[in-house]
Amino acid sequence: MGAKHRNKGWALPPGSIYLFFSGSKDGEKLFRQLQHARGLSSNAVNHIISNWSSQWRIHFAGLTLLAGYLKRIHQQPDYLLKLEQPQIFMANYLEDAISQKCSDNSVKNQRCALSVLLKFMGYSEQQIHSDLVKQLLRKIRMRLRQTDKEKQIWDLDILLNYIKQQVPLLEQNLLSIQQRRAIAAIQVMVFTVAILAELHRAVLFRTSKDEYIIQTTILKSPQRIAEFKICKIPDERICPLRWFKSWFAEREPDIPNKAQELWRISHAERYIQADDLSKAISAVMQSAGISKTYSVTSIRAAAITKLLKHNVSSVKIDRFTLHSDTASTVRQYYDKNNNVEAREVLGQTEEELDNEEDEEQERTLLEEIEHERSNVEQRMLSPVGVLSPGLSHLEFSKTPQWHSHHSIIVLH
DNA sequence: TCAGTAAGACTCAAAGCATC
DNA sequence: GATGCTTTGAGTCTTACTGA
Repeated sequence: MGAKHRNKGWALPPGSIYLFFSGSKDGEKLFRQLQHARGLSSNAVNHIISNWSSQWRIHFAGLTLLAGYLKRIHQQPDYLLKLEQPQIFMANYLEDAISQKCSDNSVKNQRCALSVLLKFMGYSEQQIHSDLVKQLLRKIRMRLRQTDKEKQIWDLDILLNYIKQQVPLLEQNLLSIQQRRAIAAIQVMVFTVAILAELHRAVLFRTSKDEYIIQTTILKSPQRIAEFKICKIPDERICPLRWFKSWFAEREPDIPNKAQELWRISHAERYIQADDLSKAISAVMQSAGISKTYSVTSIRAAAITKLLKHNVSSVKIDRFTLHSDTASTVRQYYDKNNNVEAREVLGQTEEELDNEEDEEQERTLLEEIEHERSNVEQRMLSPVGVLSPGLSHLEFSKTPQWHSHHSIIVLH
């Protein structure tokens, strides 16, 4: 909500509406004047409007069309104050929109905007959400419903591997601060599974050697404050904290620690929008070889898909992603690759499945052995042998005998 | 027939994207 | 940057199903 609009006043004595609509702000004027006519103060209306984050723009676009309709049927706005049968008005208005060849989305938005307006004017739920209007819009709703289709999600490792490849450039100072910021933003998205807009309006809450904590507001209901940790992880090449520090330490000091300033690099740099951050992240994704058709949002989907693939429980994912209902959200939107596996399983007989399972186990074991062989060889060459931290649970016989896999490794 | 529950539909808001 | 449109997400209500 711009200050320009907030400060216009629009003061009129309650109960009187004198208005001629002619501009793109007519929807906002209509909303303000109808609320004012009912006795609501300008300040109260301002507060109501400013408490919408972005939806007001869509509502007012819809109400602008409503203002045009009132003009066409030669009615003043106060006509809406005393509707005996609001559902009839809604149906006639929406029918007019349909016959004016408005798009399905436009009709849907107009209905939504009108419902909100009438609700704010005190009409009952029953009158606003009538079966009459529901029936009128049945086909439009059907057309707008998302097609139930399979959509593959890219493998998160593609992006992580690409970031690993950038480490030498980072170490040689060959990456610009903007590039480092974009990669850091990706890392934070991957490891916090936060929405870009939430990260964009975050503030730095607390820092320590091993973690930075950022705090943000979640505007999707239930609206709340959330903290995300940017932590160290074992693989330094893709450590979000390392990448975050790599650009954050170089940004100009004294940039205020307030919402929407976190990602700003300098005072000279113009205010960074969520869109700018989104474009920078998309550029990195494309450099990594991820198709342009995938949006920034897909990072979240890829991260959750990877968690599901590695059998992280739904409850854990639920907590991690701050979703309220994993069953209906994560399953529906993120677990998109499982269909392929499901088809493979359905298309195979028990015998083939058993064999495949054995082969898979064999393959994993062989990989582990091969990895350990190189470690042991390295240890034999070096006077101080060190087990890699991730495989410290493995115990080796003192004399390696590579012919028999199972005799070498004892799993605890 | 009824109560409990699961699944689906509807609504509204926020976020994201494309285009000018 | 403004605007129109689509996607994502959650709350609430309705419908379908199941077993007693």
